[in-house]
Amino acid sequence: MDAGSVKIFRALSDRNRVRILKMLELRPLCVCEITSILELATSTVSKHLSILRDAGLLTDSKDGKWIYYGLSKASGDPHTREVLSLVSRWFDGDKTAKSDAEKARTIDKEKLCGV
Amino acid sequence: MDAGSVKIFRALSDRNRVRILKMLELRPLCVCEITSILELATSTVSKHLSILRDAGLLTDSKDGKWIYYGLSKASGDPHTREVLSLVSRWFDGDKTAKSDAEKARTIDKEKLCGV
DNA sequence: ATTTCATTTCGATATCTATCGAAATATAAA
DNA sequence: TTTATATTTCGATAGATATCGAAATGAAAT
Repeated sequence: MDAGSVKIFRALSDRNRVRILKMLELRPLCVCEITSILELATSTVSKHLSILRDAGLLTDSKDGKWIYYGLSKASGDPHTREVLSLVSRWFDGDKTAKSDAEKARTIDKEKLCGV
Repeated sequence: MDAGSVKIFRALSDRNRVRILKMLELRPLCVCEITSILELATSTVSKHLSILRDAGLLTDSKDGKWIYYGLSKASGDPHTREVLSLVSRWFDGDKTAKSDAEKARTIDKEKLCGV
């Protein structure tokens, strides 16, 4: 049984991880932004991100002090692309997802990350 | 965040539950058949089935002494239909799934269930 | 009615997971 | 080279989960 595919379902089996995927549809976000939106401990968010990345759903890219996480949109893996599309559609219009996206749009990164 | 949709992912996050979904593509099976294929305790299989049913992926129908579980194919719920199709495709040709299906085909229900 | 057998529920257990705070790491600014 | 800050890793903990065997349930046959 393909462990990688089951791992994708496992990654999606937590509400907060789905929230992360949905908010990253807007744009890539750094850990501190995601943390401020989810209102969880930074270490907890970091763990969620590593699970999503390990499942192949996220990519990370360093930019100075920050690490930006983004959806593996351009991924060559069809399973990844299909499940990202599915999550996007299934949770389209979701109350929490909308509120998270609104927070992401209006984040004051200067204040938040002290840039 | 839609709890029902996350529950579907949760249900799919266990290898043995995916095996159950795949073997039910052949035909509905009773608990003792599924148990003999998975080689797990009956109580364990019963629990897996209840999780899949609770997620809306399975239906059960009584037939005398037996309870047959089948895929919620004709389900009106689009999420259910979509994810069942996805599982079918993603694990098509999977070694374990093929072996399970072969077992299901050749089960001697007379001997197994003492009919 | 009693027995038989398929299934579920219950109780126990070992493992896994989500979470936190603290410590470690890494990078940028002073 | 300190200092500050973003992120990860570590250690701990409470709660969830997969598993089993035993007991309970329910339906069919004797």
